[in-house]
Amino acid sequence: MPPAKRRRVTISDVAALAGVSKGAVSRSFNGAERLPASTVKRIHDAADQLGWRPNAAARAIKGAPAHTIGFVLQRDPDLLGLDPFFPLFLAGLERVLSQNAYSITIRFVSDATEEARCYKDWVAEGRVDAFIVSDLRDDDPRFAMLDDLGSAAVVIGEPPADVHRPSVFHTSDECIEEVLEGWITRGHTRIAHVMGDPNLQHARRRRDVWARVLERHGLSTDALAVGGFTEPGSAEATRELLTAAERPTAIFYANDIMAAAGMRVMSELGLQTGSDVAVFGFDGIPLGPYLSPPLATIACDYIELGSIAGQVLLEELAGRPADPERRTLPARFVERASYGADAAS
Amino acid sequence: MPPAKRRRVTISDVAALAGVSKGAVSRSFNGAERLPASTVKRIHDAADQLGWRPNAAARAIKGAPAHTIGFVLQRDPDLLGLDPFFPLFLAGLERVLSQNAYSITIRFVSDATEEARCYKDWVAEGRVDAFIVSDLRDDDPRFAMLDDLGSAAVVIGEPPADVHRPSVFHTSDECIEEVLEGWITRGHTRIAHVMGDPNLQHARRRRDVWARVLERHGLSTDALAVGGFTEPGSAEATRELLTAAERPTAIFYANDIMAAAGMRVMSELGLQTGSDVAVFGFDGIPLGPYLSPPLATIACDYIELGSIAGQVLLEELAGRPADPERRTLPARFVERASYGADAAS
DNA sequence: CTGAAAGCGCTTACAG
DNA sequence: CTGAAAGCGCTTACAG
Repeated sequence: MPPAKRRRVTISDVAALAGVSKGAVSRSFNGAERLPASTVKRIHDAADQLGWRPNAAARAIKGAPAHTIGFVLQRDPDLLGLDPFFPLFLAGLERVLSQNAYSITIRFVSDATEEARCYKDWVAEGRVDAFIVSDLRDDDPRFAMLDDLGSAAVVIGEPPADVHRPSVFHTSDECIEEVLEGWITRGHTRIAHVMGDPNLQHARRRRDVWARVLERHGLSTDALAVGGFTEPGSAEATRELLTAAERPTAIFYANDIMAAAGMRVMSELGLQTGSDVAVFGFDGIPLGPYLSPPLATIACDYIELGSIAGQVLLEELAGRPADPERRTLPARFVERASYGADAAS
Repeated sequence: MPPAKRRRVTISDVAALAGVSKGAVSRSFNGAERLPASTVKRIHDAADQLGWRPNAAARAIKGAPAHTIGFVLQRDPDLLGLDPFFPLFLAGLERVLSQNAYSITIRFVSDATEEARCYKDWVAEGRVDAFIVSDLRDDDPRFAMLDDLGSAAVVIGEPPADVHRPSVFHTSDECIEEVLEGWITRGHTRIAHVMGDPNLQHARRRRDVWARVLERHGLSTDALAVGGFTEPGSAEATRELLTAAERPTAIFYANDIMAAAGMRVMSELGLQTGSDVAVFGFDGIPLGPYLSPPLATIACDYIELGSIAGQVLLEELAGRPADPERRTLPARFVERASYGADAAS
């Protein structure tokens, strides 16, 4: 058992020890007013000696910001196990925010109702100053909700054109296009796509880019399967694609995890990834280079994404309008053996 | 830009609308006192109508709990990308806590100094009621710190014998022993171990179990390499082991990610995982069954671990001493092709 | 059963 | 430059 809680040290104790008023102590901790350096030092010494810091709750009650950012995720917990986005983004975000004395509070919810309640409660209770809005959906209800609540937020992903909220996202369309074109140049004519969760905006977007490139070259877009961002889903989708009458010779997977699961199916079917079936994924998981064969991928920098999101949020909370409103990061292609032989070879 | 913030709705507004005193509103939201059901309903209707909820800061200022749990992680952000523990544990923990109106606040720190400051600050500022202590280290300074702070906590991992704090952890010693014995039964005599970060308690523990089993059977424990829980580290360690004079025929990796990286090296060296070199890992990452060959592993249930940690914490905060003080979860072996042919075959 | 009042630990105009 | 005082939004003994 921990020792019993001692009496709380308050600003009065510090003021008494330093021989000044509570006001002076408060001011010395809030920097705005000018105090003689010697007084500030005396106060801070007293505070350190007593282990005192301004109580966060007492501070926030004056209407001051809670210095906390809310991050509500509507995700199947089981899908979190290998998703590189969440932990890396969080680490990048947290790093920037904590340097500015902001904390992050996280909630996992299971549906949109719970999600809405969480947003409302946190605002009403004054727990958070702003939200992280990620995993954009079709007709996403969160934008209207944020407007209703009058709450600040940064959007991770590309918001609809009529939404004017600061946002940060990777641009990958061109990169995906080039990589698919590369396959076409090398003679691939049946190029499949295993897509992610159709409810998510970025999953649909990757599919659209894929379809656009194929159509531009007069190729069929029949070979589309839904993997839903899960390993079993992708394995099934891959099996379906590879046992169909017209087997694709190349597959673009909406993420690396699905690509890895797909590659396993290929080896089960006696197909060589990279030669019989070319493959690339998306995300750039650290394990990619260690798969057999190493997995080509469109790599994103999720730590950087989180860190930019943090900066944008701090600017917004400081009252400076985000400029530009939409900030982008380039995804980049990492060519590895699974992409297939180079045109030169 | 979000619309300007409206005037805050306070308990007085709700009291006025419901035609009662502030005290009545407060009591109706804190359940303790008995109010006529009709009054409670009238108050709650008024609150809903105004979108009011008790302000968290104002509540906490009375010395009431912050209803927040602190989770401080000292980790290299880059290592978070594929670590299954963190996101799954967090999801399990959060689920239990949020059902009891607790939030989690997370901080990533880069060294022990920053860590210590974070613990002290959060307690002094009254931001958290308790901590999650994970990734136990040698002579871990956090136990003394928590005692000093008089703070509640739940330990994830097995604490030193003299530490009396509620804890939750997987027991895997027996499981690892049996699986290693299985290899010995099948005739393996050179069994290597690629260990994790030597500063972490569980990494050393896995190594010790491995060494104990080998010694018990009079086998050499020379084939030990340090992978540090990273893919490149493990690749290098594996290469070293497999190109040594006496090549091991089996390798136990301290986690699945390192095993996957090691398997890649095997294929580069022209060795067949499962026949030339048998392998198993630790964690049970979802991708395991999709590696080539599928990866045998000692699987842990990190969602469940988080959820039990949450329950233990809630009990502790409710003043009920944890019973038992140390709660365990069995890790279990998942046999897959990388483990090698079955004795029967 | 319920209201009026004091007080939680801070911050911040307002005097001096 | 600095102190005394009011007040933030709530909770909680204390009266009635």
